[in-house]
Amino acid sequence: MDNATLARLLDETAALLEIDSADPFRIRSYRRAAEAVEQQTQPLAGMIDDPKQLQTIGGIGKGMAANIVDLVRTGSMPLRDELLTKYRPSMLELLRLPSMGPKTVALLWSALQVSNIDELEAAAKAGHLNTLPRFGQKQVDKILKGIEDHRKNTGRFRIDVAEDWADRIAALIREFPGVETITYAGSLRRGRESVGDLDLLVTGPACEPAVVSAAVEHVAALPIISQLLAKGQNKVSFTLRNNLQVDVRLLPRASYGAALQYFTGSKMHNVTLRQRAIRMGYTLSEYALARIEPEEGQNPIVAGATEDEIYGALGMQCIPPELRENCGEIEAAIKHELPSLITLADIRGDVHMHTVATDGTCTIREMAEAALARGRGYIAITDHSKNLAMTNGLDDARAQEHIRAIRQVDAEMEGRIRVFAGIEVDILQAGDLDLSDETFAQMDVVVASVHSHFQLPVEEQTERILRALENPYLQILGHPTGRKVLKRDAHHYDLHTVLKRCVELGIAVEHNAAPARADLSDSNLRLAKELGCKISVNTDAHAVADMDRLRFGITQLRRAWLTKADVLNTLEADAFLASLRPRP
DNA sequence: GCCGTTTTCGGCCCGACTGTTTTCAGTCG
Repeated sequence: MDNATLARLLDETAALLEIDSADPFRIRSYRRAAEAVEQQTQPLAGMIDDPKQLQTIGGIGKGMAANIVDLVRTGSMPLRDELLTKYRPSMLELLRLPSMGPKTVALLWSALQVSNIDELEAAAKAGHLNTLPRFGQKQVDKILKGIEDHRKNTGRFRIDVAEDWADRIAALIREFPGVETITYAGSLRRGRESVGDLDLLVTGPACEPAVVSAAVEHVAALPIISQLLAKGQNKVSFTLRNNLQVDVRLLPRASYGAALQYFTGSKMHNVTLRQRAIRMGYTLSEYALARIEPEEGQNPIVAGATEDEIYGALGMQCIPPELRENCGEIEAAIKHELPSLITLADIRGDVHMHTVATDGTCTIREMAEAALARGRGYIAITDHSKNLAMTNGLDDARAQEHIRAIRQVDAEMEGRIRVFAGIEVDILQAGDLDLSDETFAQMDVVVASVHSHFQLPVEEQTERILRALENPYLQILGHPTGRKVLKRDAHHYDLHTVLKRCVELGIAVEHNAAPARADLSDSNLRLAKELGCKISVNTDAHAVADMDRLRFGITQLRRAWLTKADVLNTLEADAFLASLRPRP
């Protein structure tokens, strides 16, 4: 059983406990444990013979360790089994509907034996819901609308898509006079690969309490709104036509930092931070950090205008948003030991991209110029080899011709940017690398990617990859820490084994900067770092514009606590080539 | 169920909005 499954089962148990009206603190323990499990880089299933080892993880004590042992051994645990005799697993899906919380789900079950979405819809349409306490027609309509939306769109939004929408909304809000600053908070600011909703924080003279209502009205009337969900004194919530939910908050300058801190989250990060505040005699809210018991004539407000101020008053470094996941960043910030995270400006080269020779849409020269314009010092053109036939992959003859064309452009650029010749070969498709040694020998950079085009057992896929790694020309393993394999095809090969072999052979692993649809790669990146892998972040650009997504890749590296020193292509061109695996 | 600068019990984060209330429970972030 992998960590993601363990985490899901613990989280489900928490939800069932909620429906069961259990002790809220016990529920929180299960939630905390689920998050802790998800963030582990080592598979917990391998630790069950030594529960003491499990207990070294924060949030996992004696009881939770026993639960994990049970889950791994039997696939379930006593508490979960007991809850499932009282409730149905499908009720967890109900919790995802808007305005449906544990109390309502429990009520629906006890009063109407409603346990899933279809039954809920039927009950609503039959008018049964109106017989329940606190259920008016408005509530029923809301639920029916919620069901409809849920069926239309259940997923999260990719970070680049979400950011696009945020930009458009921000531009509309900015038309209102007196709006000065708009910041994206929430998971978008933390750089999650996917976000569930948008949190926009707005400030400026128009947001001061005396005048804010006009600005609120402006936001609530934006033409982009599909459905207005809520409108308060300084908050507007709405959905877009694509069902993306947007929360806009308009705040005075004085509390902007506190609000930004608060709405950036994550939730668990905030909880831990507030616990610290209380121990120090403060209380932290979205309005300010304040003294709990101010002395006579003392201003209770300690900080609020900036995040720096707030973290500073709590005796710690200001924590970069990407790290705020309650996985050790608070302890590190207290000791002033936060790493100096990698930034976009640290990246010197991009060594995975395609041209019109295979499935790209731009020429070598266009890619070189575009990379130069973005401040890169070198690139590698790595078109596909012939086994990826649908991309018009290169055979030996075309590959060699392509190398000559690349050398030509390199010369034309006159040293303003270096253009290296490379190739991307597909390990699983080939089972081996499919060009001649002679061709490989002429390449500057050889990237091998794991495209899982067909379904093989985990063992066999892993075996094939390990075999391919033995090819002495292979220098960078593409896609091992990105989504392509690890989320959609989560179990298609044994990452741990493959990464370890890469370290032994000196093969770097690639973090693909293309924004993914899922949200798993930071723990795999941490694993790669822990194992001592060399890491290269590349855009896999198929067009000039794709190069801009490097910043999304950097965000993921930051989430994994990586520094400049952890990433190979922060080096200058010569040093980069020298640090690749030496070839025969 | 976890945890410890008040340590092995007694705590555990905070506020806004909605709907259906005639004083608040539930949901949400």
